[in-house]
Amino acid sequence: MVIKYMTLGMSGSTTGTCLEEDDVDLKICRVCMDKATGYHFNVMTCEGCKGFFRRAVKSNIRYSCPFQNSCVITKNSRRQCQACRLKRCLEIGMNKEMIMSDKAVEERRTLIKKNKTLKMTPSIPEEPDLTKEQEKLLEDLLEAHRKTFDASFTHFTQFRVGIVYQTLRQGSLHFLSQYVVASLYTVCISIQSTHQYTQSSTLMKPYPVKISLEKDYKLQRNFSMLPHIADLATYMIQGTINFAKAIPFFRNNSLLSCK
Amino acid sequence: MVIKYMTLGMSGSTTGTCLEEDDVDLKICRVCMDKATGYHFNVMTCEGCKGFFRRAVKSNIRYSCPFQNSCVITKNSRRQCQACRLKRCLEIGMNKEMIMSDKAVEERRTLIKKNKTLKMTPSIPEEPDLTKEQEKLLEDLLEAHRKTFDASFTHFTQFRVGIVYQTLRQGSLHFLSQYVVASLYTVCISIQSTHQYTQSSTLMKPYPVKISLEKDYKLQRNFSMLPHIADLATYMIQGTINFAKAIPFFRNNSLLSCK
DNA sequence: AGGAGTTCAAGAAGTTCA
DNA sequence: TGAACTTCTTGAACTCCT
Ligand SMILES: [Zn+2]
Ligand SMILES: [Zn+2]
Ligand SMILES: [Zn+2]
Ligand SMILES: [Zn+2]
Repeated sequence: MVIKYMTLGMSGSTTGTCLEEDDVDLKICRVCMDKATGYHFNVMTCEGCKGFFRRAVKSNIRYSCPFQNSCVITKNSRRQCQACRLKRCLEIGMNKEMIMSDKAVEERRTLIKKNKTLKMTPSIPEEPDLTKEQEKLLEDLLEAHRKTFDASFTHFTQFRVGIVYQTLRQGSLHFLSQYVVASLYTVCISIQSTHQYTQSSTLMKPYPVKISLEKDYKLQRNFSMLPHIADLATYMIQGTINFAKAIPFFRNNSLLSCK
Repeated sequence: MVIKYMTLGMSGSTTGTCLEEDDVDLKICRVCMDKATGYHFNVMTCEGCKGFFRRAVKSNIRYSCPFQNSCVITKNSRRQCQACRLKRCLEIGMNKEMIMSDKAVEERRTLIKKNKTLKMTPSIPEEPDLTKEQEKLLEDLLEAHRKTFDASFTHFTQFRVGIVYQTLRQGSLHFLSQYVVASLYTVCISIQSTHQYTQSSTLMKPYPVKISLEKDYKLQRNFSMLPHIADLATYMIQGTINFAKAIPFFRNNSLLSCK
């Protein structure tokens, strides 16, 4: 940087070139004079001041200047006084409102995670060959499935969870619901193995380009859902029954005693 | 950085020395010539002078030189005269203000303690107050829950999944079962928000230290699971019924027509 | 391309303890 | 006292959505 300025001063002063100079001017951090990397929270700043501003505002800590509250902020001094650095950030117009809220950040992270999962493109199975009746039944089942378990599976989000923790003896740790954590873990594994399956299995052939009718797409998709629906139904029914059976109250009243 | 470049330009041009020398130069304690470990209170110093400066300033003791107030400070002599060592520290620019105030240190300690607590203990809800019968029922429910939904939720891993894909028109991508992906997505959200809830809610008080009996731990844990179990049971039963109702075959046979 | 957030190794405070 | 260690802070480089 030093060299660059000197060069400019020696060779460029008479010509009064504009673009270069303006660029250099515009590319200076309004907070600390370091090299700026663009507009951050509404002001041209460097990466350092960008990160500092976000952290300072989000942490919500009230800094206090150990000097006279009038520190000059430069590339080299900016680290010495957080209070004055933040003050300067605000003075030149950096906008708190442009920092994403925790909620917004959470949504963003979720979106990215979802997109990543979706990008892992699986292949498509063979086209099944069904009778009219079978196709109708298939439609019925899929429709029932859709009605019962909405696409975003919102039921799960509404589950309240318990807090399961271990004693201090067992490692000085308390834990969130083991159950929920375990289920996340397992669902993750499930999805990953499913990915592997659909991506590597020789049974899963790439979708034939020649098949392009809307109806064929739909049929294939529906058909592939059948095993899943069957598993889910089995699980739901058996789970309900088993749970009830395991409660002494129900056992004693022999409502379910047919074994 | 600027200073470094200038130094290089002035002294290094003739010798053509390399990085080694600069590094060594920069890594010398400006107070005592010992090996420096970085910038401390604004000046490149060794660990010894760093610690000495903090202690000397914080203790607020007025040292006095037993000699002529002009001791030469070196790695070996630095311990002989605290007065001249401190004087030298200040002369070369070590900054008192960069020593954290007692208040700041206290806040820092508190913060660290809090962080540690949060890390280890997501915090625990209030202890419920139950009758013997209620405790028994609680045990029954928990036991039933454990028997029905094993901890690792292995049922879910065994679900087969359908393949749902979009047309090439919609982005040249094929997709795995929307259902499974969505459920992962949603379970993730659920868990994350649960974390936030237990970490930030004022309703969740730190676990009282005085409660240390095994029984109390167990009771609290069990109690906290109740809402979750209730949700799960409701979901399972309603899900089964709704699914069946949504299938024309069952509807037509009016087995479930009691609405 | 622009500008949000994210990552993580390096830096610099304090803390420990022989 | 000071070597070794812990913890939080920085900011360059990077990812991701628009
Ligand atoms: Zn800056
Ligand atoms: Zn200041
Ligand atoms: Zn020293
Ligand atoms: Zn002296």
